[in-house]
Amino acid sequence: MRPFKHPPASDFVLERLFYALSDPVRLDIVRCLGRVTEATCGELDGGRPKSSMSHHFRVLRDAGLVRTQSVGTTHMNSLRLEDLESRFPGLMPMILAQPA
Amino acid sequence: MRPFKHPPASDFVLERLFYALSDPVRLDIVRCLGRVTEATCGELDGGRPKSSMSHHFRVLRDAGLVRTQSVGTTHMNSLRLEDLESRFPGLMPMILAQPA
DNA sequence: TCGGTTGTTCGATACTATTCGAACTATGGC
DNA sequence: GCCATAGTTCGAATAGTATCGAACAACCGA
Repeated sequence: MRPFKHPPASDFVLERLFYALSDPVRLDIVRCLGRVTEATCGELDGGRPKSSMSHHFRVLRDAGLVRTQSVGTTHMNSLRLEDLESRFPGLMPMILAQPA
Repeated sequence: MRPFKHPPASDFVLERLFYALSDPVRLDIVRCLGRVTEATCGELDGGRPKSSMSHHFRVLRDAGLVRTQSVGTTHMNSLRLEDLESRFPGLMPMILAQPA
């Protein structure tokens, strides 16, 4: 539960980003975070088991899409929009502009 | 070997695009096609077996990234840049702007 | 300190994808 | 027609991934 490791923007790999985004559950998390700016893991599970969500958040973190910080007993997640924009300009705006 | 089915742009699904792009071999094919505009399957295998390449081209076609046309005994491939830009503006320019 | 809440880790299972050889199909040239 | 070339399809082996329950860890409040 202690600090997660978030890769620096310089380590982002396009294939890994695409892989992380290729799962419907994870793409949904990203789109939600795009709307609400930040949210806990619990707020983003769609009734799914915690262990499943924990897995997906880890994939998103490892790819560099999401930053997670401990806040009390919860984990607050947000998109790493600035870092992502600096490495792959236009990617996140394109995704967040999509309707669904 | 006769005409392949290419999904209309309206059927493109973002997850499927990301999935297709999450494989290093396929992302490489896409980047090559971005440089040379069009190429046959044989010109893009990196010494890999034909059956493997055929698989990857099919994934790229099914996702809507690549169009394949029979030209003589060969299959000519090209990116569906206009269709992709109409559905997901900025995606392909971002990918093709990447160095590697 | 004892619960209660939040999320992680572990382990098992089921599914999906990648890879490649071998057999097959289609086309063009001789 | 026959052969060579370009790719596809099939089948099998391998590897990777998703999913979820159960056990665990961290934190807060009473």
